[in-house]
Amino acid sequence: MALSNHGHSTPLTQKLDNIINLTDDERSVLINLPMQVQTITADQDIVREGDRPARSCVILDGYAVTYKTTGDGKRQIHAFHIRGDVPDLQSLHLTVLDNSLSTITTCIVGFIQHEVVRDLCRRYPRIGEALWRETLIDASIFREWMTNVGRREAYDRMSHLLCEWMTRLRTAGLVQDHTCDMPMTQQELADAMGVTPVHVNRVLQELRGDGLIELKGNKLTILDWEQLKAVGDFDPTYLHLVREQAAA
Amino acid sequence: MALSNHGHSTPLTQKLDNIINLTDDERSVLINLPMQVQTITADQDIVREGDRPARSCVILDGYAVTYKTTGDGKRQIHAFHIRGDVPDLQSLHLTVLDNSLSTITTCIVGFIQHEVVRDLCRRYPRIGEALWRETLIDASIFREWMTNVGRREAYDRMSHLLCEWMTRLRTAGLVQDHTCDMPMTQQELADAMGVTPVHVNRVLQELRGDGLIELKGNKLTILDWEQLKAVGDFDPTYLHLVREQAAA
DNA sequence: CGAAATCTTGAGTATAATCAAAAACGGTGG
DNA sequence: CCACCGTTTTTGATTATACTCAAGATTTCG
Repeated sequence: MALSNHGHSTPLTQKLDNIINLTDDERSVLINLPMQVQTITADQDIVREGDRPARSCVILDGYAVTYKTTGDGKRQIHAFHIRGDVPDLQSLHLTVLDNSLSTITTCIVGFIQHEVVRDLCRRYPRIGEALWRETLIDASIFREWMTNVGRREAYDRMSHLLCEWMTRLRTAGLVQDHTCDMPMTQQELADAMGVTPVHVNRVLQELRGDGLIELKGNKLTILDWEQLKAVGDFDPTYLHLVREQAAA
Repeated sequence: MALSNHGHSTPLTQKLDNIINLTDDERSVLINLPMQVQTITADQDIVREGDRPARSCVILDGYAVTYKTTGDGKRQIHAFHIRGDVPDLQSLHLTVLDNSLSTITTCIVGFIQHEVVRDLCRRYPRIGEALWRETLIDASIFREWMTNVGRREAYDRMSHLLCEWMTRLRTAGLVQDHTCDMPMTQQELADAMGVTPVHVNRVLQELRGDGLIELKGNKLTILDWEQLKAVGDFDPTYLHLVREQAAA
């Protein structure tokens, strides 16, 4: 009774709670996890390809991307990260980072030592499994993105990306009236889709013209979800949402 | 002394041994893992998108692919699998499969119940970590493929794919004199690269014409590794090979 | 208010797709 | 061993999606 943490939560407990319904004990441990919190301004690398970090980070607030740069300077974004994500959890078991992680807005980031995470996994196997599961979902999303980039043309590809974005934000409770944040620039969208920013612009114009979306400032509104979903060939199975999360 | 398994090995122990240097005890458990072995002819699905399998499989011999099909029937291959791979290990923690797994040659496949794997991870945490690590490497390769498909033109993209293929086969001891198996058809290469088979053919012609590769029957020979590596912008870091494996 | 970044538009070009058909290959059975 | 059939590879001609280059409009932010 003494240490009940009902009502307390962090972006991380929220996320894991969705998966495994944390016990009070587990929740308590997670909330009290030793963590170095830091605010990082927009467009700053948090870790870089080639680093050998001894800690992973949780995005507590803001938006971030993981990406890779090719020899001739082109950039591929692999994922957009939101509150609750642990974008470099992989470094727990892979010594060298093979991608970079960068903020796209001001972020509040929590760093946790790998030793602490390893200890957590040992003492609380359910949390360990949930974390493994998280990395497997990341991999699943990579497969879907690969499919999107390799096998859908730009208009459909963008529709798919927007459906996924809205779905993930909804899961995190960040959607109101079919409207959510859209912090990425057209250059960043281009780097995620494997096209040029000019082409992103044209595709967005078209989506607007067709009455599927509204996009101004940093706010996205989906006007015709069913149509956008159909065009983007979007099936959220690959996000492996649990239960009620899956509901639109 | 009684149960020493020195010298005994399976594709799976070989792979894990590369990562964590198995103890006799661990090796013995892995060799005696209850496993249902089955031979499957070429071009057969082993598991399909949407399945909820209660077991994972190890490729004991032959070559396989994981892939996804879009709404309008296009196919994206996410990975080519070789002896020792566990292509659907993810299903251990994700109930619904979000991709399919198919043979491309006759394969010998071993099926292991998830319950057995979970028990293994609990009793032998080092093996558990090694398996998690394997799935993280898969994810790393997905990121690289996404980059390859999204940000490199077909000629470079094919070079990269061939470099990776040769490197992975070398790690598994399947390369002799810069020559290895190349079991995939041009259609399959196309589905992996996100282009048409016609274009794959033209790119291969060009690579042959430039003296970089030889490709006939189902055998690939790399004639100019340095050049192919340069063209493909290939850096094997993302494969996370250990020690001497990394050597060409 | 002004500079920098981002977004938008246009014109010309290139990489890769599509369509179609022929050649080569690989396995099978007579 | 060779003929045959289906698959795979190859080649050609045309088209389309997306890129490049460039400049102008708009937004953002100090």
